[in-house]
Amino acid sequence: MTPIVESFVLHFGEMGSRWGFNRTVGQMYALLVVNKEPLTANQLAETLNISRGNVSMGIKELMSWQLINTKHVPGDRKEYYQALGSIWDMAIKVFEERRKREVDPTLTMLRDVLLQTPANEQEAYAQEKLHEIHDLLETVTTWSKELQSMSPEKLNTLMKLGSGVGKVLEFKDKVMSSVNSG
Amino acid sequence: MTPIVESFVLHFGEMGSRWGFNRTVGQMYALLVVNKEPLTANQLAETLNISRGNVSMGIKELMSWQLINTKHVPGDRKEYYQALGSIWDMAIKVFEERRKREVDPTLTMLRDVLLQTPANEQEAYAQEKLHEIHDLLETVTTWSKELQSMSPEKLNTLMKLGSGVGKVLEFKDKVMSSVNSG
DNA sequence: CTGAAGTTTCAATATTTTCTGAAAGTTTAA
DNA sequence: TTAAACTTTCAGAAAATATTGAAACTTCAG
Repeated sequence: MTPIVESFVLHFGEMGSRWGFNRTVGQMYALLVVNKEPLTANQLAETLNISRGNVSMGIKELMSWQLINTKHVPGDRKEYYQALGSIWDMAIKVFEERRKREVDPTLTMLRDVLLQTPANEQEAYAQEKLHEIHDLLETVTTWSKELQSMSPEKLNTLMKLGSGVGKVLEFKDKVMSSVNSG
Repeated sequence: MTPIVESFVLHFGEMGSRWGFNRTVGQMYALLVVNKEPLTANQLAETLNISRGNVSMGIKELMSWQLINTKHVPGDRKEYYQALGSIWDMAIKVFEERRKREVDPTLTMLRDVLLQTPANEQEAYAQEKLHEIHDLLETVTTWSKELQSMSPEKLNTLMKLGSGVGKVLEFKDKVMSSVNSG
């Protein structure tokens, strides 16, 4: 590993735990991202100085995140792995996967709890709060799903617009209301 | 704890680790959110069956996330704790804090690495990828900061608009270009 | 079939993180 | 001051998580 690659790989390993996967999975992913050529499981193990078994589990994990692909080289029995398409694709995958793991279970739980009848004043207050949390999470989830279905270019336009989006919204409201009233 | 509160608290404890804090911190926070009245550290420890020391550390953590407030009751020496303002405020705080912990350090590292001169073909490819990641993270960071500065109502309008925002963007482009050319 | 080349599994071990509780620290009323 | 009421700290114990490596499994060419 060259120094540039090494610092990236090590950093990604450390951050890994914050991003929802462990150190070695983070390192493996980082290495695959910056390598033009796909790598074998053994190459990963050797380069990162981790056991072959650990690599096997890490691959399973990255596959479940749909962040890597297998690639077969004709005449070679080994499996080669490479990071998914573009950086945007990867970001969207990570975002989506985290939503599934971090938000969806909570939404399910909240829906269940909100079906129950509050037994007293205190529970009524609690349920009110849970209702607010539920609505917020649902709005955010729906929104993020819709954003994900937009093309990267459009998303980019939207983001670059930044808070200017507020202006556009006001503008739209004005036009809409003048159309409605006129 | 009533059953409704208990299931919420336990769930939040389990999810806690995915949200960036540990089980007991998650439980403490959940309990404070659904309690109208502020609670003392001892009440938290007793209700959740955890040690007083653990509560003290958890409070420190929640304070650093700016998710709870202290409240003083006149004539009482104990400190009372309560969850911050609205659910929106809390969501924005969590989002912001996570960005600081999960994205900012990576951006810093990427900036450093991008200053270096690639030593060979392979490093050039790696740097190219790192550049893409950097730009993406920067765009997202800037955007999320700008969104945070918008009022909850406006944010809500924007989210409820969903992917319809694409339509509004097209519309804006059309108007802009006709203004420019006309 | 057979065995070489490769992959996965999982019990045991190592590492990291969390939690406890006693001791030290702080604040305040008298 | 003093001491009671309360909070924080932190070393060690407990729990959770990650890692290894040897054995089991799979696949395929001959």
